Amino acid sequence: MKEASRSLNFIEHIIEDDLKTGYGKDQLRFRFPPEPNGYLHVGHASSICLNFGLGLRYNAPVNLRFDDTNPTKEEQEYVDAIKRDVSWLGFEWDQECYASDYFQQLHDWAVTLIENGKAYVDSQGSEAMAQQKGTPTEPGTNSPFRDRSVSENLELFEKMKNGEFPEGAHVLRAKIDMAHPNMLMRDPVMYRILHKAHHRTGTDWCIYPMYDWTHGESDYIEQISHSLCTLEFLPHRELYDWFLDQVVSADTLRPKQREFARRNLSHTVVSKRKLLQLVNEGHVNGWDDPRMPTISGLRRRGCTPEAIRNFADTIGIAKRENVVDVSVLDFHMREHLNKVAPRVMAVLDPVKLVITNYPEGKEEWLEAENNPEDPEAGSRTIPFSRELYIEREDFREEANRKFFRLKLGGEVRLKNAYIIKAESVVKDEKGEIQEIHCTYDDLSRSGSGTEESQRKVKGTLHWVSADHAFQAEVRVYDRLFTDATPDQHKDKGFLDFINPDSLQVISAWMEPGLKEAQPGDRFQFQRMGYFCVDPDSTPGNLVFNRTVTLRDTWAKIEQKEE
RNA sequence: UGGCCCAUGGUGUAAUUGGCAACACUACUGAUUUUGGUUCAGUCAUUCUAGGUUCGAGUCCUAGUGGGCCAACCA
Repeated sequence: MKEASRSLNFIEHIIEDDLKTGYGKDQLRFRFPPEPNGYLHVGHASSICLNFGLGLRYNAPVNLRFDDTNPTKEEQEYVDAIKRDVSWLGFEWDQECYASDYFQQLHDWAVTLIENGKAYVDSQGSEAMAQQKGTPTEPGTNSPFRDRSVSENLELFEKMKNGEFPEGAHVLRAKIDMAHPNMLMRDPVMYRILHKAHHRTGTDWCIYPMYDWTHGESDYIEQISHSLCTLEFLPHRELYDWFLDQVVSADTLRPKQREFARRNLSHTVVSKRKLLQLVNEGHVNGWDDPRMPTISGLRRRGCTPEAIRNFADTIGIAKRENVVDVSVLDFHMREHLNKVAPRVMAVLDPVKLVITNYPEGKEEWLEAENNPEDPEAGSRTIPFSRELYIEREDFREEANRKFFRLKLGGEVRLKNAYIIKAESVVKDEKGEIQEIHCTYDDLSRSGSGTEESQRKVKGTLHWVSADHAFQAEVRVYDRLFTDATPDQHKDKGFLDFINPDSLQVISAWMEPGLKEAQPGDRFQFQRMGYFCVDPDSTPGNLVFNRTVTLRDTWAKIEQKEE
């Protein structure tokens, strides 16, 4: 599919090196490890494309593993949404795994650690433990419970497991080094007591393993060769390796953790906490609101999986801080939609246009190309009549040379139809234009082959026939934030930058063929942008979401004039 | 005041591992166009700074500067 000449990212370099120094190609295995406590967003998409892309590149299996070790935050709803999103992106996982599947194994290994004097039960509160932890510049101090006997630790741990203690009474800690320069190595907690029902294991367990203890061991159980995560886990690598040292046997593959920088997108936030806040405080209408940078939001907005995958591919992966401009995502949406979206005509802000020399009551069905980029897309017919709607911004009583659209005394082509000339306007008492009266050249019909039809006129407008068009709701979305990096201001919170005009709901006029449109269908409204039928649509009441505008050179010219 | 990571056009990523700084986006020119879309051509860099090694440094070394991460019974 893609050219083989693409340069390698640093992760691929690592893998190539490993392949040269002993790894068998059949040993390669990856995983995507979401915590089911929220919806996936574009940042995750990068990680998904990285891991599954590696799987495709090396023909290696990729597991979908839910990191579900904290029953207080995780829910089945999120598991379902995550699976739907990964599938929608077009990837197939090898095994569907859950860290909770390994609770028994993890427990048994923990017992081994205790027996080997590598773990102990601490019976202090979290505050005392925090104090003993020290700081990045000062060493910590040992817990008074650090030297409990193996048998006492075993007994206590067993009782923790059996639910004989209240939450917070004890924890199991790895016995490493309270003076270690890496604070994560200062006797990290392996298990805490939680009397909570888990979405998969129910009430089987009263103790739940912590991330560090779980993740590497899960990778090991699944024989993941390369465990890729974001940069903030870099300091965890030492602990990841320490835990692995306790259980790995020589004849099995030892996973390695490598870290990359998470992708940040401009004009949005990509943090589950902040996204959850947007949802909970009603700034948007749910996780799949088309303004959300979630996969489900992008999908509902009309973005295609191809666009997201191409986006992820071109922004690449590296280790430095970054903010990718949304314009890159917009570009990929347009690039793909341009190839696949059928062209139709819809007038979003209508003004009536009357062709005074066109016979009253006459109607013509004109041929219109469905997609100039795709000859296979064929054509359709659209009705033309004496009274039409055109876009209000496409007409001015007077305008300078740069305005290619309709002005009094000026000519313009109606897309797929005739050349018309504006003659006069009818205004209401407020001076607002009610109707534009014009004449048409009946020899200029598009595709008729006449000399008149081949005349060059500067502007071409989209239109709908007033008698044949129908109205539909259009949700015009704009970016959710007015600032490129809303959550990186010292003095202001990200909510201060919410765009008050991120959603505008209007009623627009559609060409009649659109009545058949189904939720999820994507179109290009010619000269306006790409739109997608929203699932809120009902048979008699279609709703369209604006996915992205077309590039708008005119808007730039206009802006410069001001 | 400790440790670790990072630094290449406005943005993101490359550079055959020490050999003419490339690709994409954005912006701007121009051409084409029955979508001011698409397409095509072009323009936009003292590789953070200062030293050093070398015939040769974006790449290696040293120091500095700037940014990020690290003290949850979160992941």
